[in-house]
Amino acid sequence: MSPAATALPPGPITVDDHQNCPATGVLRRVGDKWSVVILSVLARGAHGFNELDRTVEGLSRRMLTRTLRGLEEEGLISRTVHPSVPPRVDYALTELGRSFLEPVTALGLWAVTHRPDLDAARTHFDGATRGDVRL
Amino acid sequence: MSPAATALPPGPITVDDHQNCPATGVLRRVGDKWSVVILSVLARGAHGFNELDRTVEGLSRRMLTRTLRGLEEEGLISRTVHPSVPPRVDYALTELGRSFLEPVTALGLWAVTHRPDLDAARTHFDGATRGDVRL
DNA sequence: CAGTATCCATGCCGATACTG
DNA sequence: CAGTATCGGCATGGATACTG
Repeated sequence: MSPAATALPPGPITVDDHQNCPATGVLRRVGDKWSVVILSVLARGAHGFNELDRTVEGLSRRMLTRTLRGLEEEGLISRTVHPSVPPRVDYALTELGRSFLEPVTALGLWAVTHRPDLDAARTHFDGATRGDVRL
Repeated sequence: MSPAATALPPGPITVDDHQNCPATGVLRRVGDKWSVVILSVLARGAHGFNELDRTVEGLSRRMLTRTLRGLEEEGLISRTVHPSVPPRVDYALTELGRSFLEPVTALGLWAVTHRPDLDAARTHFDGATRGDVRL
């Protein structure tokens, strides 16, 4: 897809367009189940692995590892190993991660603000499809 | 998850927290493969079904239908049937859809702006893991 | 034109068990 | 403490064929 939704070029949107667009990857990361949650927790301060695991209920160690790797790969969080006994690894937001949280938070605020509209729309849709109207 | 990432309450984040949070659903919609693309196309004006299908390369009719239904259900787009021959159905952004595009566009702009950082991070990560350093 | 129906490959994600 | 390995269920999404 094109970078800025409001500034789309004319003509067809090719597969390459949104495969190459940096926004596509970012959007998908935002859409995955745990990234934003983990980022939000880390916004309150650095945390260890099991600490994160316990803080976020329902998050398995497997997905925690995978998500942390992904976020680290994109430079949104840092991973610091303290070679002690017991071993300690700290995860923290990077500067990039903090800046990323701004537009994400804006999106979250939009959702909260427009919750009534979203609910109303769903209710109306259900009402319309219940009788197979689809007009 | 909590509405505003920067205003998380203390204590563990329960499953209910992000199952009930309106942001979770919105985030997942943003993350799916075609929603934002379709929304972006519709930002340029109303379009018919096959028109959309042809405009967005790689998009199958099946996914187009599913995505349009989802967006309609959330009130982001409208669906208008013109009972003519041949039949014509117009999809267009609603007011809610237009307002939704603002934070999404902000996210897209963030991605474009920080592309160099994202690329640099990935390169650095690859370099670090290539030799199994993980320090 | 505007869909629906069916099948199938892939990937996300959780549960569980094991390791340094 | 901080992971990895393996398995399996379920959802996402593509290909193809058919319908009003």
